[in-house]
Amino acid sequence: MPTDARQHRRHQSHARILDAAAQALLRGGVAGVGVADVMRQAGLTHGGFYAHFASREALLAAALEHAGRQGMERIRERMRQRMAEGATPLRALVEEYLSDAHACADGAGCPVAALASDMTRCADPLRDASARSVHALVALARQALPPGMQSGAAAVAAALSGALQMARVLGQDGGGPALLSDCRAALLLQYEGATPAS
Amino acid sequence: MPTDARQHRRHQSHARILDAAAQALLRGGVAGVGVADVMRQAGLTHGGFYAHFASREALLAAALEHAGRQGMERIRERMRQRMAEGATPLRALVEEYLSDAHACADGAGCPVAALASDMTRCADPLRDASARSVHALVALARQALPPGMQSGAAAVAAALSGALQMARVLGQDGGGPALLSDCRAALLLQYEGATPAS
DNA sequence: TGTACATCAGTGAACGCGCGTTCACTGATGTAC
DNA sequence: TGTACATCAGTGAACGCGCGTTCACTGATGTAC
Repeated sequence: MPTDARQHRRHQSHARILDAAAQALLRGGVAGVGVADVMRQAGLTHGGFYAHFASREALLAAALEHAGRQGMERIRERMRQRMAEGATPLRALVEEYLSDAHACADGAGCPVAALASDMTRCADPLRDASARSVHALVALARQALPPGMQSGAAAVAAALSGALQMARVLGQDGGGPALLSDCRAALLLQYEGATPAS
Repeated sequence: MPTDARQHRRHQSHARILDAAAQALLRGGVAGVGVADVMRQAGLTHGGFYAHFASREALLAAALEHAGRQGMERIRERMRQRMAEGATPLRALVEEYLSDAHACADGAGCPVAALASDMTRCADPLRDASARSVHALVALARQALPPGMQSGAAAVAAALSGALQMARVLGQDGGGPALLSDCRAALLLQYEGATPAS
């Protein structure tokens, strides 16, 4: 029977592997997750991997789930900060999600924006986690929209994710920040009739 | 000096390889393009590949460029059809881009939606072609928007691409079509104050 | 308390497969005389 | 017109590398007596 200390150590290793994998996934997509790399990042050697996960595929599924929960939670938390400073829920969402910081977030941030085209192609266990992330993003938009406008939730979620991706493609020096700024303004204008602060 | 017939044959092979690669790229992303597969699809064997392209990387750049032109042209053409049937430019764009057929298009369709997260990560020659595709999509939205609303072009382009991706993640039976329908309605309502036909 | 043994998380060498790339060769097509 | 030669698009075997996966082993930690 394993003892508490051993279980604890094992559990900590598991968590480090999962964190490293989620980060690699957000940074490099499905193809960017290598077993050896992830284990090195977690401070271990590759051989021990299969004591923690049945396969690379199983790791990917767990990492996507993890990245989904973590990414959404982080966005919600930062929205709360902005709302505490007086922003409406929608403004908080739009200005947080479409912030330059989120566009530059490497190995963190919204998994839908980071992985949407990968999600389109992957097999069942990954698809389920992907769909949950998409639903979570739509739900976030629905909660943030003013009463009576909730039917626009899917369109807002789509615009957020799409805009972040496009800004990342254009890059810091290729018009990314300008595109984000345009999108923030358009979304706030449409749903609140207001112009953004920044 | 190569003769016309030889040049012609060579050029046709080149075109078949490029077509096959663009299709594989849209279908499977950057990781889904294999030299041997593409050559087989083009009716050739893998060994001859390097007489046509310097490397897989060079093929990817050319294929992305090709997919970009081809995909955008196809959308513009179908928009013209819809406009000939009486649709406004924006309605034509929204209902064509967010059609169930486009969501199901396998190996065809808009490269931004198909490859956005891949585009985010790839190196210089691919990034240039990626950025051109993004700009083309924004330009398409700008042309389709009613006069005076062109500042919303980036947001519309982002919503289109994002919605198509999200619908593909949810899948045919997981709410994809419903999400597309929601997004069509929201976009038309916002920019034309109208409800969609379908 | 101390000693012998059991457990087990983690190590690192090795295997096998897929895939991009190379290269000597083939055979059909065109040119020279 | 017919024959010998040159060209070159395409073939297919082989190479090397990266990476997921396996496995015999290690060494630290805990248990039995």
